[in-house]
Formats: sequence, structure tokens, C-alpha cells
Amino acid sequence: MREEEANWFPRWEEELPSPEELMPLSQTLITPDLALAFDIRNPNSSPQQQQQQNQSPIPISPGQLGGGGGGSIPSPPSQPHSSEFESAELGSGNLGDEPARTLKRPRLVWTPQLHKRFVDAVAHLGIKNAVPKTIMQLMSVDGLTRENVASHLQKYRLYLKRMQGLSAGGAGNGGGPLSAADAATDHLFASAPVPHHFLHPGRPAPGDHYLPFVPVLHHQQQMAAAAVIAAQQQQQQQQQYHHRQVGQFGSPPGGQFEHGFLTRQLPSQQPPPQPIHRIGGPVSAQTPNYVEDLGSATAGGGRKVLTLFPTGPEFQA
DNA sequence: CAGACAATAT
DNA sequence: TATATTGTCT
Repeated sequence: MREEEANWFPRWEEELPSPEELMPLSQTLITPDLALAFDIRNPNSSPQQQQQQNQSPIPISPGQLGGGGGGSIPSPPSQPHSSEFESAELGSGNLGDEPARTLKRPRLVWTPQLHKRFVDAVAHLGIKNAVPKTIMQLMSVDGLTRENVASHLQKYRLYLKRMQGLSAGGAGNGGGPLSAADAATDHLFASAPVPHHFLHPGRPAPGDHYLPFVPVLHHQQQMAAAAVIAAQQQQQQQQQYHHRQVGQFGSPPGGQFEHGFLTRQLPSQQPPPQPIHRIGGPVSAQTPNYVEDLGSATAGGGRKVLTLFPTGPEFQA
């Protein structure tokens, strides 16, 4: 059953990650060992993009989902902050001393929330202006790169195209056998409402049009990005982790998983020829009480990814 | 350089 | 599988 998307817009903002949460997600779940092993540091010479690592003792709330989706927020540990920020200097102007060139960011996990933000951004920009860079800026999600968006956008466009073809052709559509891959990805895309005009450009949406959208200004700009590390294991590469207190979401026995954490404070300099307003409040990409389960359905695959973000207090409008 | 897009890689 | 990366063209 689908929800009526009649009025998704009015609540558009409300569903965004609440400003309330600037929080603790910063707690990385990476064990110190691993962090060192990965030699997390200044990533590359890009003028943008930084990574931070945090080794605080993880006070995050243990166990919360489980299977039920309970949604009850156990205990917002809420530490005041206690974060020691490492001032990462930008690579620009200073580089060449780090072997860390091959470091890779953790794979971004497109959670429904994050994807929604993406869709909102595209919707506001309009089809023509919706290009990776602008989308990225509008989303203003920490840690998001243009390439992340580009990749996602590419996929999203294919999705839209399929949707169009489907609804339009109806019968004689001989063009597209749905592949398993497509069906799978649809799930994510289906989790966010697709503005009518996406599918039918040039046609006004019935009884529903776009709002100018109000930027919610916030005095805070610090947000964390939702990112997830995919532990990349080579066929014979294994590492030992001792997790200290990391036992939260029922960790699979013997499973390896790490939480990555990308964060970037906006470059604070946007030389965009055009002023771009940010939609919604401050953004952090994360899922409220939402947990992406280990997708380890693949037998023998071996790759497990965990993604979850305990957001403390639920958002309220 | 930035973007679209297909193919390929992990 | 989902996302990243690469290559080519514009």
C-alpha cells in the first residue's frame, strides 16, 4: 500500500533530520586499532572533503533495535560533547607528505532519509539545475561528495526513466525487461515520494504545486554525515578487532563491521556563481531510529555492512 | 572543469 | 547488492 503522496511536501521539512540532532553520532565505532590500521587522515588533496576520526569511548546507546523496530530510544547518552576535534588542515596547499593517497572513503549508504533529502533537493532545483554539484550543495550533507551524488543521480534517473516508460507505454512496452538489479534498487527509490513533474515534465501537478520552500536558518552548522564503512575484506585479508564496548546492535558473532564516519564542515566558502539556499535545516544524514540491517544475506559473500544511527530524541516539528 | 552515461570494478 | 570508479563524449 502506498501512501498518498498528495501532501508530502508540506511536511517535507519536518521529516528531515531534525535540527535537534547534532549529536552524538559522531561517535565512531571504529576501534582504535582499526583506525590506525586504516591510517585515517587527511584523505587527499581535494580542497574539500575531510575526515575525522573520533576515538571517544563510545557511550552510544546500546541495543536498540533489534528486530522490532521498537523505536524506543533507550537512552540518549548525550554527552555534552567532549569531542576533541582534530583540526584537519585542508590538503590544498599542503600535500605531498602523506602516503595516504589511496585511502578511500567508506561507501556511502543511501538511507531512505538521505535519499529523501536528495529527492527534495532535486525537486527544488528543478530538473535543469539538478546537477551533482548543486544537489550536493543543497543537500548540504556533511561528507557527501559530488561523486556520491552523481552516482546516485545516475541510478535515480534510470529509475525515473523506467517509471516513465512504465506508466506511459503501458501495454506495448517491449523495451524493458526488469532486471533483478533494477528491482532491487527500486526499493530505495520507492521509499521517497517522487514529485509528479519528475515523471511528467511539463505537466502541472494536480492540485499540488511547489512551495518556495523556506530555509530554516540555524545557528548551528555542525552536522555529521551518515556514512557507513563497508569493511572491505580481501579474500585473505583479515584483521583482528577487539571491540571494547561496541556491542550494540546485535552484532553477529564473528562478524566484522565498523562504523565509518565522515564528517565535513562546510568549506565555508562557496564560490558558486549563484547563491544556493539550503533546504531544510542543518543537515545530517542519518536515520532516526532507523537501522539498516546487515545485508549479509549473501552466503559466502562475506561482506557485511552495518549502518545505523541512533538519533537521540526523535525529531519533532 | 563539470556533466551524462555506459561499462566495469569492488 | 549497492555503490564506486573509470572512460568517453559533450
